[in-house]
Amino acid sequence: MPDLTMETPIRPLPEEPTQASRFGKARTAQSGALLEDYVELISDLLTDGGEARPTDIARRLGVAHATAIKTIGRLKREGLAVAKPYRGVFLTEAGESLAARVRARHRVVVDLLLAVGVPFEAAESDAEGIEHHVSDATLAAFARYLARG
Amino acid sequence: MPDLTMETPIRPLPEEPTQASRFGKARTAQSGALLEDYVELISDLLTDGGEARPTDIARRLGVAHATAIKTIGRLKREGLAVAKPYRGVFLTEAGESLAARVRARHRVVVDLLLAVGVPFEAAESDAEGIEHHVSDATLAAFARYLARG
DNA sequence: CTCGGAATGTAGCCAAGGCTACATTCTGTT
DNA sequence: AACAGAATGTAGCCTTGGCTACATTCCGAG
Repeated sequence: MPDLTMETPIRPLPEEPTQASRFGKARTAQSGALLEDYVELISDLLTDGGEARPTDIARRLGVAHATAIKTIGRLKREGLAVAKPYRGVFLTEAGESLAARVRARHRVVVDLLLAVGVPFEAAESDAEGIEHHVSDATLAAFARYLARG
Repeated sequence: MPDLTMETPIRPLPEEPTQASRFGKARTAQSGALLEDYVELISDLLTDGGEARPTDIARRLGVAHATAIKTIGRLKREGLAVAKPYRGVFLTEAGESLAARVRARHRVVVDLLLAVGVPFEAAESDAEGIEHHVSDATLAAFARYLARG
């Protein structure tokens, strides 16, 4: 599991074991995607509602509550979240900062899609999957493109 | 497992069980990604080399040969490939047509990335992950954008 | 023709992410 | 205060996609 708690860029992945092709990269990057989604969502729920309850998280992600709770456990293990039984979920410093970076990236991806003419619905929907595969170089290019207008 | 053998668009996914949000969609789409990669690669190997051997596939995908062989088994179960022991892998009609669609989509995604200023290396690399999350609507928008120049 | 190394295949293990079923705790209404 | 129903948590199972270790088959040099 990549160490998602790092600062700086959004993709703090450890080196690929060897010369694994670009396929391997895409696959490895996939690992952190779920955690990123959870952290982003929890941050959203906390911001506009004050609390993040497992049931809400599960409903929003379209999974069973048990699945959400299990993943929240992983979040805790990874040092991204804290939660006492029956008391809701909160983010650590690391979790907050990851959430911020994920959110920023999400916005750039959606804006880029819209800018090239993707319909709003599709842009929002596809961005959710795409964003986890956007490298820093690509993200920077997107930002430049948007800045140019 | 989505039925990847269908014709028409590139995303022949069965309906989501309920109102699962866009997160769920992204997750579900993920299922077929690996098979798409395999089929695309096998098609490539067959085209410029005449044969697709498990070891080559494994090396190109950066996985152990056992993993490749296991996945080839899935390809067979899904009706996308055929293979007799020690005789290499071949694609069925369905496999070929999926490969063609995947390849076409890959090209559009890479071209779009390049068009907005993503460096070549990053474009090729990120496209591998991104392409599996590009809906038909988004793909069409990409094509339009590229056509406009 | 045979024999050794490479390729292929099999078995069994692991973690992630999903589920259902069941147990426990909380909480809002009476 | 008590209880019913909702929320939360636990247990156990499944599939995917990885891996290593071992077994088998193929094939090219001698």
